[in-house]
Amino acid sequence: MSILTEIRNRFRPVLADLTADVDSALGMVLRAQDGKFGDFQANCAMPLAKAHGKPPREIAQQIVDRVSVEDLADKPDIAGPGFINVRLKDSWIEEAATQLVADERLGHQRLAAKKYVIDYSSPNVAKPMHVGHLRSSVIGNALDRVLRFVGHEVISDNHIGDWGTQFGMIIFGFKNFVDEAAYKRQPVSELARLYRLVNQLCDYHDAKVERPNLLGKLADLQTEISAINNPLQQARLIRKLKASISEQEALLDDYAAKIATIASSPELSKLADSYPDIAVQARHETAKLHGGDAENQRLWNEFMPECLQALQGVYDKLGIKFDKALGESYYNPFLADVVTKLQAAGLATESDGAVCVFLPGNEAPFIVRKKDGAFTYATTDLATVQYRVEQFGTQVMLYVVDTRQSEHFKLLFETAKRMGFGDVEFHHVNFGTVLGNDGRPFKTRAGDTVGLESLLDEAVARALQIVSENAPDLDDATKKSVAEAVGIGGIKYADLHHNRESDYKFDWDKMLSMSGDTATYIQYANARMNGILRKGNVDRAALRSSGARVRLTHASERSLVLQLLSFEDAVNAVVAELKPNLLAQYLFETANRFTTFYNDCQVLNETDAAIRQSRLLLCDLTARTLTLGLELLGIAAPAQM
RNA sequence: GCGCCCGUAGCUCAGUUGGAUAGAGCAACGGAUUUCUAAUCCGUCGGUCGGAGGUUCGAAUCCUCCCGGGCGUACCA
Repeated sequence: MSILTEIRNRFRPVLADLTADVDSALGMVLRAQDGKFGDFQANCAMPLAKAHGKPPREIAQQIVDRVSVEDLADKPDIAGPGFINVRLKDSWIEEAATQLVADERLGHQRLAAKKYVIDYSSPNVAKPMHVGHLRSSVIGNALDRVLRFVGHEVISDNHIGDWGTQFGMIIFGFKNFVDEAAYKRQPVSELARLYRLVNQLCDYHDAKVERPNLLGKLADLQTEISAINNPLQQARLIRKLKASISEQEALLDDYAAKIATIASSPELSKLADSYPDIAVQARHETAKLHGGDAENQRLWNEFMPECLQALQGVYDKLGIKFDKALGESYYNPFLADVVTKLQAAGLATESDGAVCVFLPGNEAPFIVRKKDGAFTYATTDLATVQYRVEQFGTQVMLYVVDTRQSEHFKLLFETAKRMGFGDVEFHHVNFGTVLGNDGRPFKTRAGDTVGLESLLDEAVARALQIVSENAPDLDDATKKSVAEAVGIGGIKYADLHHNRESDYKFDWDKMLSMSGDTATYIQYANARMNGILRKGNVDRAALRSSGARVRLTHASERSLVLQLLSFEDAVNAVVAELKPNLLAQYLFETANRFTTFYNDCQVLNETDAAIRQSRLLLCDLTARTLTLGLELLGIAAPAQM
């Protein structure tokens, strides 16, 4: 049990006498923010005082008089307006830490198991993975590992995009533009090229059609703005119009660029002229595929293994494994039924030729069948929910997906609940957009985005260089595996230590940086501890069962031990919030406190045998905490580096 | 138009869901190594938490308005 829980349990009976809402009062019992306020603080006296119409310090005094903590802490102090500060007794910390040594799970008690499906990564097979795909994979995998560790039954599912409009583009491209030799050599990159090409041509025609409309809209706005005859009064309106104009102009630039790209290349212009209705034709190929057309099915079956294998290469490098990879195509047989069911239940109605679910309070409909008869990802997602509940008995469903799709998930969850899945707990585990160095969202369609695989390779190469400089004595195989741990771990950590909800500025150098708040820092601390244990010829299992006790003789030992004792809180916080950065922060702080301890306290050179044993225990315990913690984030922890 | 999100140190970001003097990393500057790994440690500098009101014992956090930015918004996923 964590110390925090223990402390709260002590306060519980006392607070129960003062309020009906004990839990919220207990929520104000926290780790102290600052060492000078002790180890824990209870901030509940102030709000309780108001309810009782008494001075806060009087209520605080009442709590302090009644709370029973003599065995584990000094008599609590009252400070400021009524803060209650608790300082733990060293003897109690020593005992708690000694018990921790014997615990395989480092103090974490399993939670009541629930059945989870966690849906993450979900790349589109038509496009090669790029850095934008990293967040879902890395955050999702960390949550996957943490949920399993705390005791849940987890099925990880890679919901691959293998059935959408892009596939029609590939098929169309393949039928019309394929370079057979290139396809034989490198099937996946040829398919990617075809996708980009078709997409580019579609955009071109689209831009040409839309441009006049846009120009018209711009002219209207200009007229509107010049018609304003009282600029002072209508300053706000003018600002809005101007914003609107610059927005349209940006779009126009975008179109102009697309048109220019094609126009500047004679070959591309020729292609564009030869296929004026390419978008329609590509969509037609998608429809044929969905409809069971033999040729398109054959192509799909031919392409898929190649595409999946290419993805697998990236997952191998990242150390990510899925239980299932049921792509969109898997649900094709169920889609028609979903729509029928929705219609029968009166949930879906036809509108403008499309079948839609209209949900109160939402302007946009949830479209489950387009007017051309094709189904959408809304349909697929509903079928997926149904499948997961029926096949796996799923109780909690997590979707680790970009925050920009929050509206989709809001509608999905609402519709699913109305369809009869009201008992399922749904969470859109949203994350912020990946931004470029300019602070603008990464463009996925532009050709110049950083490919994920080359990024990973670059990271490992840089790490190898640093490993060779810093640890020339390691043999080559060890250097290589350390470089992988440091390179890949660094990239993952760069992502995981941010709050997932914030936008994320992609910075190559920062991502590959190996000093400061990085995975490398934590890995290095871990390696140093392992180094001590190795150098001292310590049999770690024997050490743990030796009956040696943790003893506090220095402030930095105390600080480290308190941190080790709150591992459970850190892990449970990740589960409660579905935020891996809470664990990343915890590990950095732990490594930090260890390094201070390392600086202040000698271990192997300590002459007092009992203190030496105690410090060895701390090394062992800290190393286990960091290794396990990093593992939960999907980051390797080499024993030496 | 409607909806959602964001604005914290020069830069990148935390901030325990309303708590005490707002914290890290990077960058800059100064120091530490005959001692278990210097991929390290210690210190200094750096803030009108976008602005203005309000709520209360107490606000970066909650409410209102304003400024600035991002995203989504009927048949892409």
